[in-house]
Amino acid sequence: MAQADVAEPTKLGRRRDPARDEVILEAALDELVESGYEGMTIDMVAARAKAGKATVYRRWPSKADLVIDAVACMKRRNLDPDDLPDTGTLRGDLIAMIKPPTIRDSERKLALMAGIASMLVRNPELADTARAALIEPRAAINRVLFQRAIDRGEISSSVDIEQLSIIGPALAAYRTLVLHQPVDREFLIANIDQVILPAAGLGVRS
Amino acid sequence: MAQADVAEPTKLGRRRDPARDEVILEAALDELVESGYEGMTIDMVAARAKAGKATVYRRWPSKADLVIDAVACMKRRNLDPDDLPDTGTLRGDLIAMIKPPTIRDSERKLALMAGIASMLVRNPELADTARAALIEPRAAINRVLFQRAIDRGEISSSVDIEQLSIIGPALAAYRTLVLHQPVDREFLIANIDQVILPAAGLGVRS
DNA sequence: TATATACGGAACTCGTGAGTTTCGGATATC
DNA sequence: GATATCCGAAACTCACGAGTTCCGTATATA
Repeated sequence: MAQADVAEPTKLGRRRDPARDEVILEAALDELVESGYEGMTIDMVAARAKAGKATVYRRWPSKADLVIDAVACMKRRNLDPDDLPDTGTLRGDLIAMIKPPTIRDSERKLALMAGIASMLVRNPELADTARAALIEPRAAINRVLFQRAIDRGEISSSVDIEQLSIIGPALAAYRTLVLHQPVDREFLIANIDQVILPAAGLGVRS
Repeated sequence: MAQADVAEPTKLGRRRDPARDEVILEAALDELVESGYEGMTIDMVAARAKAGKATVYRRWPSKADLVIDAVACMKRRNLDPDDLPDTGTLRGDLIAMIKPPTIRDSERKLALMAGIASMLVRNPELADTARAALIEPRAAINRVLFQRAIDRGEISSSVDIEQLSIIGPALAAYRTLVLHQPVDREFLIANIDQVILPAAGLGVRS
């Protein structure tokens, strides 16, 4: 979608190093997380990547294209929904997803979403990319967990999996971005026990 | 917090018209909703308010101060938590809150939040103002509704009111800003029946 | 009516960031 | 070793927006 590239030449010369792409995209992501779309400058991205500004523009035609590629490359970091630990219970599976690396990754994603939020309305391609790279992978994991619970007869097959899959991400995003409070283990467990499981029909009567 | 103002002079002249403040703040809000913080320009605000740029700067010392005042003035639009219709049941109270004007107001608030999202990290005063003017009033309403349900013995007094009050706003914000899907009556009722009421201990077993 | 002030509008300064160009040096291909 | 290409760095152009100043006009007070 971005890379301005060319037909294979017949001969000669030093080749463009694809590894630099990764470094630059990573620098762009750091800038987006720290400063947001409008706060990020190409000069700062280049400096952080120890690259020249011209090198950046040799690889992406504009700032918008660089940002789209940077957001898109977050997709590779997600774990495979077909390869999740199975604890035997829905609650166990949900709790098993709470790990410090996962929380940190989630915080980074949310800061990134906040940084590009005002662009999402005006740049549909960026909006689609962000959903595909940041939102959908986590929802896919939740869908698998809830489908398992249905398959093993733990919860009713009439629940709305799509709705259930979204509760956790929505509460975490709201707490971080709007309330500006930390998303820690305690908060996540409270969400599971007091909101998600009751919504799945596994109420723990008090 | 913003208004750059003065001691009372001894005599003379045309007075500054306070009604123009409202027009300018409203224009600023419209711009924030449509274009976000960085997309909004003082020229566009002035033009929309049919005012001169100098008039804007006569009343607010900077763009940041104007924006803070604009966000803050949204607080006046909220209905009083002490003056809510009482339908006699929690579900009835929650459903009664679903009205087209309320939905439209909520959409406007969310678009405003998206527009200033990237600023919230870097401008704590704006962040506090936004929470007080946009988030807290709605949470206050929900707290009243859940407290009533506790008082009438409809739900357990051991529920976490703060957590319950946040579920609705969080799901609506996520659906609008992240998923980019419409928040309509059907969606809100599904949230109430399948998430909020179960979390309150009022499960409707299927 | 005289005067001080606020007004809308326009011209202005000034800083900043996107995108371009240039250049000396490094490096892989031939 | 000759050459074509990529590199980092820096200087450059250009557009745009924040904030200021000025001016002719309108209006409320005295």
